Amino acid sequence: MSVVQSIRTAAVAALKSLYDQQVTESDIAINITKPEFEGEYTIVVFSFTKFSRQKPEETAQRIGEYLVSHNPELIARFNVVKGFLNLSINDAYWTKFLQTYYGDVNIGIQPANGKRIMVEYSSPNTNKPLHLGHLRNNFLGYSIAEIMKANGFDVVKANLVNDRGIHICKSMLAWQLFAHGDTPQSSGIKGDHLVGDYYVKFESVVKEQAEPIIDRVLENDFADFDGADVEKIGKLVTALHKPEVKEDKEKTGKIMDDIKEMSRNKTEIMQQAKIMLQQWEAGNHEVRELWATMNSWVYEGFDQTYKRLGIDFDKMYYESETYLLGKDLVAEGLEKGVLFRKEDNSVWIDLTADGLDQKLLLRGDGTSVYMTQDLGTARLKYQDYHMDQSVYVVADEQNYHFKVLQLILSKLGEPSAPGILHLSYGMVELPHGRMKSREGTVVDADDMITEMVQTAEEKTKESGKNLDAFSEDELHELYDTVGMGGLKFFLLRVDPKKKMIFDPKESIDLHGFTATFIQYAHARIKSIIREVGPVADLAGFIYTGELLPLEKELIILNEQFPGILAEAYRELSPSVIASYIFQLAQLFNSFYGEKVDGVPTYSILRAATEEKKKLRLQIIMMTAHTIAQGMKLLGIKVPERM
RNA sequence: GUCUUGGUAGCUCAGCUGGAUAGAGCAACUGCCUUCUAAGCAGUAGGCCAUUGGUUCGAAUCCAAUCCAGGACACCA
Repeated sequence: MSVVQSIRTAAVAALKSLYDQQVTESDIAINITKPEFEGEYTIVVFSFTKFSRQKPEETAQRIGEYLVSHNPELIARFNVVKGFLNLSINDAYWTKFLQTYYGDVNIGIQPANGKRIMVEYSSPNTNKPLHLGHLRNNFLGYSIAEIMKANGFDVVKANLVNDRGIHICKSMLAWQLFAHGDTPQSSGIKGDHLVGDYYVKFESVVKEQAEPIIDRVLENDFADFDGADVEKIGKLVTALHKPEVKEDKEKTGKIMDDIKEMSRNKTEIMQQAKIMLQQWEAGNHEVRELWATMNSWVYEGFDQTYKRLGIDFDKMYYESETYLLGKDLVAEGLEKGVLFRKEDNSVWIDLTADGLDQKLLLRGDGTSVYMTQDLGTARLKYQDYHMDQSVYVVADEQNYHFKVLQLILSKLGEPSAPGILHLSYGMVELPHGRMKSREGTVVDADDMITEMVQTAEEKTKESGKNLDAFSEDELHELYDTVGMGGLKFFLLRVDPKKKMIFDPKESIDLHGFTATFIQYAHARIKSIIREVGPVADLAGFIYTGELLPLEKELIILNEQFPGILAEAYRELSPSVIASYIFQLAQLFNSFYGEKVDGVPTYSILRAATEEKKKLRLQIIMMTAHTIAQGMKLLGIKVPERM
């Protein structure tokens, strides 16, 4: 039981006994005592004055006296400032805690709770390589899955690969037209990048081909369009010439975007891509063959990147295998009367009663849309794993989609519905704004990784450390640990819910609130432990003297780790752990560096007594374990030395 | 237009189930390597917590309105 929990229990008993009040534990506000006051934890008693019918000071005094006399093993002293009851925990409590846990490398890990959670993350498209945005998704998904495991859940990490659709056909077509048979092997280009290059090529051809069409449109020549499109594009052009639109740059831009989009759709190459998609859906052998080949290139590339990122999956889903699944659900929904069919044969669900719109589930031609696929996949996942919760790590631009997904699933009576949880995270932006592929500002994931590891190498060499003791392999591992750690920490240290600014200059920094800082603290501890060597009787040792301030603070902070772990799960936020571990590393560094008149206060090797040496060893060992454990939950390695 | 998220130091972010004088890191400025790794430590400076009102013994935190910024509201995924 945690200290805070023990205090709560004791306080509830005190209130019952003193005032005959049954207060729930969660109603007791316990804070960490401000450094300027004596004590470690503080009970805020203002709210108790309602039933104590005494001044806050008197109330606090009475509770304090009760707590000390009834819980002497826990609380040694107290002092009262206004309505704040500051408690000093017994040093013996801390040293006992230390003795129990200092050697526990699984500190904070909870036993299995019998619940299963699926975490779907990464979910890439196979038409281009991963970029910075995917990195946040991947790190977040991996970390949250690890955090859930540590909290006792049985976690299934899933990856739903978007391996079919018009975007894939674009890459395929451009490859057919322009690649002259190039392969990753022949070109020496990583598979996902090669395919991505042809996607870019496709887009540039579209742009080229669309220009004359747009020119004609702007001269009121709509010969490129047919059917209802003629009227639609005509309206857009008319709107463009309205005086109130002419003055409004934003409106003009929007209309021009629509015109461009329609024109792009009429280009020859786009038409070809659409034909290819139809051929794919019809199972055309040649198209399927090409598709399989190019996807295999991409997977090879992704596998390499995933490996470097250190992330993994228990289950792969492929959209090519799941995109038809939702249709059964739609049929059942029609039968149940939850869905309805319109004149054009399209199928809809009416969510207006829930404050939302009508939502399309099947097109008039019977083909499914994004939502239909997700409905089907949700059922499939549930059939496969019967999980209690199904988490989707997806950017916040899809908040509406997941709200609707869950609502429809529950209206269809799907057992998976209550467990749907959208872990919505903010987009990654650059200092100048959002990444835009059209403007070429997308930061490539592989480039990013390479740059971080390179920076780690440069900084290590610049540091002037003696690297002779490291083998070549060890050095490379260190660069990787520091570089990748830096990247992961930078993306995980901010609250996932919030959008974040990614400043490349800041991201390669190795000082301050960074993984490197924490890794360094860990390496320092390990270095001391190596230096000291084995110590007799450490396991059975309990320090009985008085604790110095930073000795005590370190134990206290370590003791909070399980609570932090639970909070990280509750908030679905690895950043909680990142902040905590940083704070712990900071505190250790102060402990390590404090000197009075040039003499280190907390020296381990040269501790004044053997008892102090053992105490401090226990403290730093526990600290190293907590740091390593916390970093592991973020997917970050810690070095033994650096 | 409707819904939604955010606005805290020059910059990037904590703090938000209401509690004591609002915290880190970066950047700036001072000091500290003959003693366990200076990728470090100690310190200085930097704030009308977007604005206005309300609830309360007490508000950065809760409520309302306003301003500013992002996102969503597709027979795209």
